[in-house]
Amino acid sequence: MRAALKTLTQEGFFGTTARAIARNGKLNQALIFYHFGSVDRLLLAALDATSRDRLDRYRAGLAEITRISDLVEAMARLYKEDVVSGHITAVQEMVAGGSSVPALRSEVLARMEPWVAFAREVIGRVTAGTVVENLVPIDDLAFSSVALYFGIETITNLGGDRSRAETLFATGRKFAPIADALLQSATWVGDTA
Amino acid sequence: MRAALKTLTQEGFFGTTARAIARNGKLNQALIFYHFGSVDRLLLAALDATSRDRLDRYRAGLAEITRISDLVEAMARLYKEDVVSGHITAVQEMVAGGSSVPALRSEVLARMEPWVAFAREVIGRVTAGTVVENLVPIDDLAFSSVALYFGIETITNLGGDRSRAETLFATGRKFAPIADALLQSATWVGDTA
Amino acid sequence: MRAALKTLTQEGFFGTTARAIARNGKLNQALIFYHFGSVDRLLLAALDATSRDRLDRYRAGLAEITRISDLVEAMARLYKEDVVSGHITAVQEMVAGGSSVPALRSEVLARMEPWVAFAREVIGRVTAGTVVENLVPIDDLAFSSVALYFGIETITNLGGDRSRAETLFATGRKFAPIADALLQSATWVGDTA
Amino acid sequence: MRAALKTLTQEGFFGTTARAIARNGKLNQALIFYHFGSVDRLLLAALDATSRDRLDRYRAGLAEITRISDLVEAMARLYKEDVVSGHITAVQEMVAGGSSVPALRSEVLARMEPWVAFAREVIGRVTAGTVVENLVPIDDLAFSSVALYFGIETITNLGGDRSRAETLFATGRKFAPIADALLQSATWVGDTA
DNA sequence: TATGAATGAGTTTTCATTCAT
DNA sequence: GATGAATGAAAACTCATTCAT
Repeated sequence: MRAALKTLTQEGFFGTTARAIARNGKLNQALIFYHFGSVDRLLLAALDATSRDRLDRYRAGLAEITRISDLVEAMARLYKEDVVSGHITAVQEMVAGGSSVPALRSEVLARMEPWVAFAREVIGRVTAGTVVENLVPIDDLAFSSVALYFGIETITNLGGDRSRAETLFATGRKFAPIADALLQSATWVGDTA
Repeated sequence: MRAALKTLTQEGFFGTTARAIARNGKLNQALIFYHFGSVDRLLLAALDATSRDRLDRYRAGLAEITRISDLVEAMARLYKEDVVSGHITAVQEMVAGGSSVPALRSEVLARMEPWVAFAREVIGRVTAGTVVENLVPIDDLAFSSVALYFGIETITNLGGDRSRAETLFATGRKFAPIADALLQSATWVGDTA
Repeated sequence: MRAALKTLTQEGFFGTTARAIARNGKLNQALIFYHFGSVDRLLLAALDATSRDRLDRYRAGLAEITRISDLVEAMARLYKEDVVSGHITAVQEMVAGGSSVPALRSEVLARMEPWVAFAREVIGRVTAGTVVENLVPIDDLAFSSVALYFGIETITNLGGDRSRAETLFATGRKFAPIADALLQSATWVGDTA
Repeated sequence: MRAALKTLTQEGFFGTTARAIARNGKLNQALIFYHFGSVDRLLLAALDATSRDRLDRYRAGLAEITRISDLVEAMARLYKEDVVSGHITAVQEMVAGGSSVPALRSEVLARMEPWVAFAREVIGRVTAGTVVENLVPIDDLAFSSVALYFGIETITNLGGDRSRAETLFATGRKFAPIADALLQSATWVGDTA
């Protein structure tokens, strides 16, 4: 599975063939089929494992957070981890690549749902007690957050240039205090709405 | 090119082989190579054409718009066109699929840039004269918009279920007037920040 | 198809792989799939062609025959043709080999039925006007003849020794006149039965 | 060996791989090689055992028989046993499948010879003291009987339809008394010929 | 322009068999 | 005796691409 993830980041979804994985992990092609039955199942297992793993980290990293400014800080830290570990590229390859193989779509989708649920939980916590909570459908926000995240990663991956993502975090850092202030001045929104 | 786009929506990027395209368009495989040199170049040409075509429509549809509520209406209309024409699935397949083939990445990225530029233009126009114009980096907004759009399409394509996207437009419609009001009351942000 | 039949006789059903056929016919492996879609379909097409071909020869060779002694002579001649052409080994390999691949069974069976029908026709002609005609179910005789033929070929193929089959023709030659006499003395059987 | 025979009947000769046998018998693949050295040797051992076993039953069942009508009855009973036990399908798969693997041919042939010898013995007993004994080569009859038996089984296996074989037994039952009468009226053949 | 046939390199997958434990 | 993991060779099949016509 480690070899599969590595190949995914190095060669792209398309280049992640049984042969390439075997070469990368210095193991026998047939082993993939012995243990996983097919390349697809290996890839899904790898996605499963890495996704679960990262979700745990995210859960831990965002456990206590209730303010947007803290959220941005923590996310930036976790995102850097994702980048360094290569996890993010592998996942992006699986999601984008998997979306172009009809047979993989539902499996990949199922592995994204925990992230949407997690986003819902965090957003719920951050907006708890503010007007946003009653006003904006949290489901939409959660879905959009995950979509935005993968959209950014896809474009980032296209250009091989991570600076865009970092600029966004910088902008996020700048506006987080404003957002926090807005969220807390609960009455103001009531006036306008 | 029409056959290529159709195959892209029907079989996914991975299933869009020379044979599949030829079958779909009832033409000879070799013609693809005669006219385009390679499958990849046909795919890029198709993306090019459809992308240019749609960009023209979007430009026309959003030409006069300066308010977010109008923007949401117009976008919903254009999005529906994209869905009906199948354009959107084909493009999503090309972007997601192409992002997993290293050799295609830069070409695909180049075809996305006009959209980011267009988003910048529209956002610039809508926020012109408001505080947002000076406060928020429009580049980031434009990039994020396009990323969000493709992210949503990717997840939509995974589930084969367009309802999420429609829910989002509904939510957008609900909040557009609030956003417009906020943008116009240029003074308050200064107060709060 | 010629290469397939040749490989079938030389290597056995099991050894008749795409590679072996290609080697034998000095052609590219992929051609098999280009023209026939799969090895199985090539094999069935070859069986089809050779079977149709031989059935024509048998039909011509046994067209006028009404006596068992003539039948034995003609059959011996046709059998020798089968042996020399290699047709018989190829067919035996297909029938025996095909019977051990569930997916091929019904296809192979369908290609044997014309032979049973043909046997029925010949036996009907030879026994026409004799007591046998009314007494023995011709279907059973026809089925048994074909079964016997393939059974003999299977065992012959096991030993690689054709002498058994030839001994049987010799014995057949010896008893054919007796059988003819019996068939014509229609009354005698009536006495005994 | 039991697992091997079961797999043979369920999956066909071609589908009887080490893995399939192991799965079927809920045992480890490697055990096949530990105990038998190779899949082929296991298959031959299984054929050996079941063949010996059935030959004993046939010997016992046909021990006292001297008349064709009794023979048909006894054979019908034994055949039904073969069918119920699955033995017959397994053996047919081995003979037909084995005949398409050059390396197995002689081994399979060797395991068929006891049956030819047994047929010779029974036919000899049944025709003892009649003209047939001196007139017809018993070897040919014995060989043909076994060949017919396997031929019928092969076609039966192709269609998955045992009714043909049963019809044949019914016909056999009908004609057995006539055959017995013919055999006993030893004089007539001389008269006619 | 268009076509049918060909090709070579590649793919996933399966197989019998081995090996260390 | 038994097991899980490993291996190399070979299977069927697909692909983009070329070529002669």
